[in-house]
Amino acid sequence: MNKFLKEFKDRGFFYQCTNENELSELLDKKKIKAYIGFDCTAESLHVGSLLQIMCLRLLQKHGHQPIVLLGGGTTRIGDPSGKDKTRKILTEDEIEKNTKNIKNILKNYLHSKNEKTKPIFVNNFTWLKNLNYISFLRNIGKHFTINKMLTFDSVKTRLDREQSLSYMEFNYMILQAYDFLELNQKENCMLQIGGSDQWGNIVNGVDLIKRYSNNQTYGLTTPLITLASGTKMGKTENGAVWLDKKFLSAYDYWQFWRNTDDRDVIKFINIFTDLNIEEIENIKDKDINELKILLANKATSMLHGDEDAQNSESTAKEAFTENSSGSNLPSVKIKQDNIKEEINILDLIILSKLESSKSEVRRLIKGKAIKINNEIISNEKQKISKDFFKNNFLKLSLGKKRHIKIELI
RNA sequence: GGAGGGGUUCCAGAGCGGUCAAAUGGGGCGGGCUGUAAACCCGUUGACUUCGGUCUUCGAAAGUUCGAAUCUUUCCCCCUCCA
Repeated sequence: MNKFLKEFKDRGFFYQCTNENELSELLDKKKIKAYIGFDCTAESLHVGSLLQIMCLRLLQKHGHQPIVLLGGGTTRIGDPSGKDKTRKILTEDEIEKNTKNIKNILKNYLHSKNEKTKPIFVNNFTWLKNLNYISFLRNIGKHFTINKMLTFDSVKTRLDREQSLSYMEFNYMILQAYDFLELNQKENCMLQIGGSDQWGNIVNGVDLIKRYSNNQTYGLTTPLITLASGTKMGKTENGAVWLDKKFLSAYDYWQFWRNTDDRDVIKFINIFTDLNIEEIENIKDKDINELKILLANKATSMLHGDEDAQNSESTAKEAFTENSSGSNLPSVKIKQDNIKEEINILDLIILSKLESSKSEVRRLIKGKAIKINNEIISNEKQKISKDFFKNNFLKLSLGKKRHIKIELI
């Protein structure tokens, strides 16, 4: 089997392929261009897309050239796959903004030094916006039968559940198929990769290209990553796990990986780090918590850089070691004026912005969750005077996982 | 266009004149056990509070009533069936 495909499989990226043997031969024979499309509905990318991104990196590693398709056009329509409701329609401005932001994140992950493997960024809005309805129907539409389209899961589930599917969304799969055709014609792109929910859309593209130009292209899908606990991956207390400093700090990102379920650790190391398979084989019996730290470091440094990964690790060490002074903890600055001689514990926590509701803080105090300098605060009327600050620093802990230091300025 | 069904707190989903800040489940949060895991157990889950209470919520607005998530009217939105 082709080396790329083999690694793709060994690492757990593989779900389905349109014609595996042929694709394997093709990949042996030459370096190709392959594309993955990214939806621009959200303002940024989150870990749900990371598997796809790792596919792009794997392509690069094996000398193939990834094409990143930003769905600036198709996002205007909305992919019905896996959705039980029509999504809200975004404004043009929002989509433009999202597209830019998402592109920047992807740039982070892909290296572009090598001319032959550097990513090609395209936005399907550039060609979709100019389509002429009549000629599109004549040239492209004639290759699709409604009979077939109705059998696709994305359509079928909607109809089965008697949920409405607008004509607009119904067209989505045709547009995605057309994207592939466009990339095949202009860039000689031979392969589309996507999540398993994209199978129908991808097959449509391969079919369309075959009918339209008689070219043979291929489709490859990745499995939906579920956690051992059975849920979809990618949530923390603050919501989605964003691949973006603006929405999720490096430390929180590191924590997300650090808290991986035992049963998922090896799987995640395979998928979400660049460690060689042989290396993974060697370390896989190490202490499970060591492995989690390794995973967290690798994943974080890939996105945020080595320094942030290192800092996150030391911050975590501080945070989870009892009686630490917390010098590495994230700090919140508070002006002297706010405190005067002393301040109520409730107000202090609100000022620190760790919580926004006093009721919530009261609840935490009742639950023995609030600590100052490692001492449990059990009275919500506790006054915090300047004596609590050592060298103008005070360590504040909410529960076991949230620790900060407050600095008086 | 006609006939029905529906919009409830993060989600699902009860409630159908006072005992409703609203059952139950999920999720979240906190505590316990541990390993910052899983499983399990317990508590909690609108805001503010001098802990007595006070204020704002059940699609939107107006109304009936001592009193409305619950009744009436209008409006907006969603779904199903028929044309």
